[in-house]
Amino acid sequence: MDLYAKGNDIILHQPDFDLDQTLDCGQAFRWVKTGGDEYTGAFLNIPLRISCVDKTDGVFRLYDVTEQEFETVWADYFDLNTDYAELKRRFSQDETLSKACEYAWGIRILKQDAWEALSSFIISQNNNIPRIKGIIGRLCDRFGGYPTAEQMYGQTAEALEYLRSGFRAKYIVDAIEKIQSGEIDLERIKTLPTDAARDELMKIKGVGPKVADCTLLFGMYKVDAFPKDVWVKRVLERWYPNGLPEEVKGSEGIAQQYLFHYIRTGKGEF
DNA sequence: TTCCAGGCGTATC
DNA sequence: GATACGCATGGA
Repeated sequence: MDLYAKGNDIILHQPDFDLDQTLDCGQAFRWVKTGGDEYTGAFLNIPLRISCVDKTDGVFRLYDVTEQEFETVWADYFDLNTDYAELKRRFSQDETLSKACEYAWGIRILKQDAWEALSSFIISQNNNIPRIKGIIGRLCDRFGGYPTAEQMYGQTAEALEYLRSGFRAKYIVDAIEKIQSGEIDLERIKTLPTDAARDELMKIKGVGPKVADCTLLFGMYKVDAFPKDVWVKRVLERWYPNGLPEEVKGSEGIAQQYLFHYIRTGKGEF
């Protein structure tokens, strides 16, 4: 990763990064495409506009970002200190993963806020990506940005009807209440080993293995968590009936992203 | 109209 | 522990 400041912007060189593949692949739901190869979104309440200015070499422009903000916020959020080229080399020892990594070459894991990941993936269950974005968009409109659990204290399922999130509203409320009471402490859960952290998250109503693993992977950077949604289950049935290959050990979640994108949008190979 | 979507709670065996 | 079913909503 190399970068330099240009005016008020940061210019970043990162070949293993594609905006469409990373920001519109179903791991985060509030990045909006605002130009040909430009997205606008936020981490917590810190906004960002980012565009790809050279697709061939992988050059990006982050608008109105200081070097300090880049180092303390965006380098971490976009997981820029992880060597994805090395990960892809490792995964590509496996034939199917090799194709998935070639197809979805520009995916990176976004290190999101734990509460946003938890609540977003509660909303995601038995739902489709356009509608998930709609529900989260209405939530952010109401609060002027993604609300913290604290900001949502006191919300009832009835009060959340404007979201049109259906049966999931009561699950969001249960998560808020357990955080409010201290029964669930996301900062503490982050420090636990993956299995223990998953058990804690699953104490929340509406949080099963899949939602818990998405929270662990995208909201707590537990890259050994491997969320199994309907698409990934198809991948496992089709290519890995006897389990995942040795090459992904310890980084199952990152491998999962390549496979998820490959099966969900690749279609042709399936 | 029916089917499906980054699943899970509940009932039942 | 496994399996069947209902669940809100809206796009295809």
